[in-house]
This record gives sequence, C-alpha cells and structure tokens, in this order.
Amino acid sequence: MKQKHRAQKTSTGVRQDQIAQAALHLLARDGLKGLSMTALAREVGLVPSGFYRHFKNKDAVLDAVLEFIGARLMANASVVLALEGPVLPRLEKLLQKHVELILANKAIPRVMFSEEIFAGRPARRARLYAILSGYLGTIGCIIRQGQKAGELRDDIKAENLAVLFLGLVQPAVILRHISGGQFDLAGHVGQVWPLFREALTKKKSRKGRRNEKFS
Amino acid sequence: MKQKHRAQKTSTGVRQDQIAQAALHLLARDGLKGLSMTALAREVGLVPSGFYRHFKNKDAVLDAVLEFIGARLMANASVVLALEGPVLPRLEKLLQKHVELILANKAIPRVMFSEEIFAGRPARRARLYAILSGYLGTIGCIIRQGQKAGELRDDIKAENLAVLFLGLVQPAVILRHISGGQFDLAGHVGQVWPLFREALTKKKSRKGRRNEKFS
DNA sequence: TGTACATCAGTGAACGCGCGTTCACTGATGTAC
DNA sequence: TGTACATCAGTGAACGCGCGTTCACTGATGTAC
Repeated sequence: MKQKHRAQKTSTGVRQDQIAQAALHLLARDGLKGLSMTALAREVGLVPSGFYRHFKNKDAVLDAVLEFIGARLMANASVVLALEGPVLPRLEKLLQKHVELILANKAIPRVMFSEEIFAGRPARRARLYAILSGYLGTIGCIIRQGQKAGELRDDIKAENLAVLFLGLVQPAVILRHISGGQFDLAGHVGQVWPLFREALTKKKSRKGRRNEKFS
Repeated sequence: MKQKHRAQKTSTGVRQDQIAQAALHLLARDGLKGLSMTALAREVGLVPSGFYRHFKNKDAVLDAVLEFIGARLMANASVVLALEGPVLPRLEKLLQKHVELILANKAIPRVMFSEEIFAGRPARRARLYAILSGYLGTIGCIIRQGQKAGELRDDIKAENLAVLFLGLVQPAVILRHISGGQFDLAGHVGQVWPLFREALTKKKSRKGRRNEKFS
C-alpha cells in the first residue's frame, strides 16, 4: 500500500511526541525487532525518510523511549516517597502503581529486559543502570524511613529489600510476557505481597541475624 | 584475517557439540546480536558456510541452546526434588545451585530475558514457557512437600511461592547484567534468603490470611 | 592388501533481503518590507 | 495588503552494509570386493 496523500505538515515538536508514542506502541506490540524505521514512520503517516526531519537517527528514538520509561518509574516512586503515614501502605501503593504501569505499557518490560537495546552501546547501558538505580534508590529510601521509624525490620539492608521488592513483580512480568498474557500478574502479586509485608514487619529483635550468610 | 589452513575434518556429532558450546560462549560474551554465523563458524575454526553441514540453520542452534539451558535448570531442580530431609535446606541448596549455574553460564539470563530469541517464533516461545513452567512446577512440588509436612506455611499457593523464589534471584541477575558484573549477586541472595526462609516457616495458624487481596 | 567408489566435511563465491540512512527536490508555511 | 524570500516538513529513489543462506566444487575418510 503506497502513500496516497502527502502527509500534513506538522511541527517537529508535535512529530517528536507522535513518534515517541508510536515507538512505545510498536515496542508493546512487536518488541524491539518490530521497531523499524518503516513501521515507525508509517505509524505516524510519514514516509520512512520523513522520520529524519525529527530525529537524528534510530538511536535517538530509543534514547527518548528510555527517558520516558525512566520518568514514569521515577514519578511513581517520588509520589510514594513524599506520602505521609506508615510505610507499609505506601509500599503497597507503589507496588500497585508499578503493576498498573507495566500492564498499561507493555513496552516497559520489553525494553528493560531486552539486552538488545543496549548491546554495544555502553552509554545507553550506563543510562539504563542509572535509571534502575534511581528507582531502586528511592524505594530504598522509603524502606529506610520505615526502618528508622521502627516499623520495619532493620537487620536486612534497605537496598536488598528494594531489589526484593522488584522481585515480587519481575519474574511474574516475564512469565506473563512469555505466556502471551496468560499468567495472572495481579493475582500473583496479591499472593506474595502479604508474605513480603509480614516478613518486613519488625519483630522483637533477636541477636545474630545480621551476620547470617548465604554460603 | 583469512582462513590459513583447511579445517580438520571432524564428524558431525562432535561439530554439533562444538557449535553449541561456541554458541553459549558467544551469547555470554556478546549477547544474541553477537551470535552471527560468521562468529559461530570462526569460533570452531570453520568457514561460515561450513556451519550448514552440521545444523539446518541458525534457528536450529538457538533451539539447541534453549534445550541445553532447560536441561541444566531441570537437572538442578530434579536433584533437589529427590533429596531427603527437611525442605528449607533443600530449597537453599537449589538456590545456591541456581546462582552457581547462572554465574557459570551468563548465556542463561541473556537467553531467558531476551525476547528477541522468540520474537516471531511462536513455537520457541511456547517451548521457553514450557521449560520455565517445568522448572517452576518442580520447585512448586518441593514447596508443596514442605507444606504437607507442616514445615512451611500453606496459606499461600505453592506456585506463587515458586515464582517468588525466582524473584529472590532474578532482579539481581538483571542488575548484575546491566551493571556489567558489578552488582553483588551472591551477596544479595545471602541477604534476602533468610527473610524468605523465615517468612515461609510455618507459624501458629491465624484465620483469614488466605483471602487477603492485593487491590 | 590394494583398488574403486561412495560418503561426508570443508571452501569460497555469490545471492537476496531487510533495514538504516542520505539526498536532491517539492511544496507549504511563516516572515520582512 | 501584497509580494519576495527564507524556512521547514514531506517525498521517493537510491545507497551501502551485514547477515543468513545456497551451491558447485574439492579433497579426505570410510567401505566393498
């Protein structure tokens, strides 16, 4: 199917947004290999070469997508960091937002878990690590608040708890992805969150747990 | 650098093993995009076209790699399933073997977490899901043994606990991967395993926990 | 044991395809006077 | 308000490159008699 009519002239600012959205849509539907210049341009009604009026090259779109994802993650974390009140309900809120974000944007796991996006681009790999570190760092801050307030056990490092927090969701996200949406993500989180919550709740302190080793 | 000498004639059986090993090595070093026919053939001392004496095509190698990974995972799970004694130490043993396996074969996470390996190949996607389901199913069996023996809490489904068991490791594996090996995988597991162990240990039963919902 | 033939692994040249990207040109929109 | 010019977005043809794959040929290894 050829281009029937010349696309309407549209300012670069608008086109950049359109293209970024189209990229997220294509990534969600077809994964990274579905993100070709042809598909991307067609999605916004342009001819492939038209793309280059608005982005320097394909890498620039991937960078934009990565920044978009990072911003969305950090937005969730920041909101919850700023909330008042006991920590556990706030963490539950963040968990819920995290699941919603991923269910609404299938592109997120596809980008985060696909190494092709940073294979051979050290700068992008570093950027991805920075984004993840920022997200985990903020979660760690929230957890540390709870530890200092005496709400959460403090014999396990907040950083590790933050990573484990991600672990409540992440394998399930991948299973959902591989199963083609069959795996019940929200149901899984509903099962394991109470376990995590209870395990984090501070008990009367015992000695020696801090030095426990995984051999 | 051109081929200096004609490669020594070697039987297809041996060559297939060599090629599979070379594929794992290349995947570990460079990821999926590093797995080109040229690189693969050179790795075993052949000219690219020589590869086709031993495999039908590139897909066949990817299938072989996937089966290899599946076999290694299931081997670990089966051993632990067959062990005698209380369940928690057996789970810890499996965790340890899992971490060792992944540290020794960086290709495993690269294949499991990279969607490019099954993008557009429904059969391979299904196979990957079957392998993961088999692994998780066996872990679930072990956990169910513990639940029936009254060692582990049984108010959370064994299947979800199995997925959470993976969650002890998986985000850390990805962080390790993205950070270029900096993230301390074994250290993380050492921190969170005790939490998981304690959380799973059966306490005096309370009512109503089973119906708890994640909203 | 030696000879003839079949089988089988290795080689290099060439292919086709997809994809990211470039470029000269077109025509619309905005601006200066 | 109208005219001249600059700017800017869209177009289609063409490119170069990498990569998976094919194919006819070579030469070594195994086998039958």
